[in-house]
Amino acid sequence: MKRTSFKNHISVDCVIFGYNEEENKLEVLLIEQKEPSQNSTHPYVPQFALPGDLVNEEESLDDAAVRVLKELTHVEGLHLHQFFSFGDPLRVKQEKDIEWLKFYRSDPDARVITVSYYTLVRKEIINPEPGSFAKNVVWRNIKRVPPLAFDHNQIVKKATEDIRDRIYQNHIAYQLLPKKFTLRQLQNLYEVVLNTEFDKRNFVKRIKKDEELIPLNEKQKGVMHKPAQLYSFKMKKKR
Amino acid sequence: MKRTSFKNHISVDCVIFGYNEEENKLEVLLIEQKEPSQNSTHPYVPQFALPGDLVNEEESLDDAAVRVLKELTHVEGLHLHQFFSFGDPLRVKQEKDIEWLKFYRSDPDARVITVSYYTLVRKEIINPEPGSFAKNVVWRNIKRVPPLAFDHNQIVKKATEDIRDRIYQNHIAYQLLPKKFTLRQLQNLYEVVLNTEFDKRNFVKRIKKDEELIPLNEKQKGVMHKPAQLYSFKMKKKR
DNA sequence: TGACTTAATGTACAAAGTACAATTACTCCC
DNA sequence: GGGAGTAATTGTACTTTGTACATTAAGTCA
Repeated sequence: MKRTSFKNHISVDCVIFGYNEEENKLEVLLIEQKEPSQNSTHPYVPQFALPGDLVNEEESLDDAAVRVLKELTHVEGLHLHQFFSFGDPLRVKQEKDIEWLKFYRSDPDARVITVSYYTLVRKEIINPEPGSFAKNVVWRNIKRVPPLAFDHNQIVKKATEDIRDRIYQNHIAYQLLPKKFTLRQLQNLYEVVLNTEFDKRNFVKRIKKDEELIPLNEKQKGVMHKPAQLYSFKMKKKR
Repeated sequence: MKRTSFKNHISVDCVIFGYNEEENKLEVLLIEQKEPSQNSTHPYVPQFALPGDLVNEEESLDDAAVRVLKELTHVEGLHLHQFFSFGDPLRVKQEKDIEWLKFYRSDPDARVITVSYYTLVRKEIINPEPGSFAKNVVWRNIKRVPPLAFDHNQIVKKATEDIRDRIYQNHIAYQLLPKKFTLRQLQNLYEVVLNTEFDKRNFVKRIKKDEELIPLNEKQKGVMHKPAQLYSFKMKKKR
């Protein structure tokens, strides 16, 4: 009755989108791998990768995602959203990744299935610092993501699609803008996430259905043009 | 550098929604577990469960879902859609499931992470027959799903939510109605999936944007009222 | 005070959503 | 053949939403 059963490694990978308001760019947080060793048979080229690592025994997937992100980047306190699992048997079998696996995994030939998470965050509220096998942490514009380790480019792509599909349900602006913001800031955010442009007047009409905006008794200061009205959010509306 | 690494079992679980047109019901396909053994220490109560089992070495998750469904129910040829992964460390540790695990799993204490799939299908086009550790296969109305093994009730719930969120994008009617159908049949389908009711006139207006309907030179026959116009689908529109 | 820059604002039109009821075409039964 | 029963068919008025589009206003700076 009992079949031979194979066991696998489970990992989590985190796609952290950082909103860079100054430059109105959407960036993704990557780690740069540490060189595994000096005397390797193959010359090893460190790669960029998503923060991700194996799940521990007795640890839920959600908890693992939070822990792994913290270990590799010292970033914590984010709400990570699970969106897809990748399990191609060959996803950790590519030549480019083998040296790294040999050095960092006790069982480098093991299959690894990964459960992926994403979140969107105001870039400046986190201060990533490399940890564990991350030599460095870097932000990269989502329009120019470099080649990544394993199947991580595919993961980033799927996360981006998913977040765009859900933007109007997710009230993402709530956590991505400062407490007081102008309508232009709100519009910039939506435009960069959706990679598009809107008409100002029409944008406000639409957005007011989803987000409850409160005009404040305060205006923008120090700009060399007509200062804009500041707003804050009331609450998240449900659909 | 290398951390102790734990390995896990990976399984797939399939939520097969069957559309029962006669009775306008939406049902879910369950297996009834075989009794593991006669001389068990605990009296074992067979449970209902989703069709699901461990993923094989060298097998993609998608392939595993297809294979497992076939082994347990002899159902094949369906397109399964991955929707979520469940990895609570305690999901296979409940008392009710332990006897079964002892008998069917070479490592019954192992943690099992499951990747879940769903699909919607016209109930009558498949003819489930039990296989492997399924003693029986049964359909159950999604409004009255019995207590299931492991965390399968939670999986069904999440699948139902997901399918409702996506119904207008998925063109599900295309595969769930016969080639020639009436507008009433189309409306019944949407109503049962969304568990709601629509106004006839308004429903047609709305649906014609998503589904391209072709009126045929044919009418319903053998009904004791005004016979309805038959339609077929042209193509799936993209959004 | 004038030049510069971006904010603020409204209207007409088109498209989509919604509420609502009378007539029609078939079958069955007498 | 006629009447009863049943569900199909059909349209309109109203509201809401989407969209295209350009002028005036309130600051800063030199």
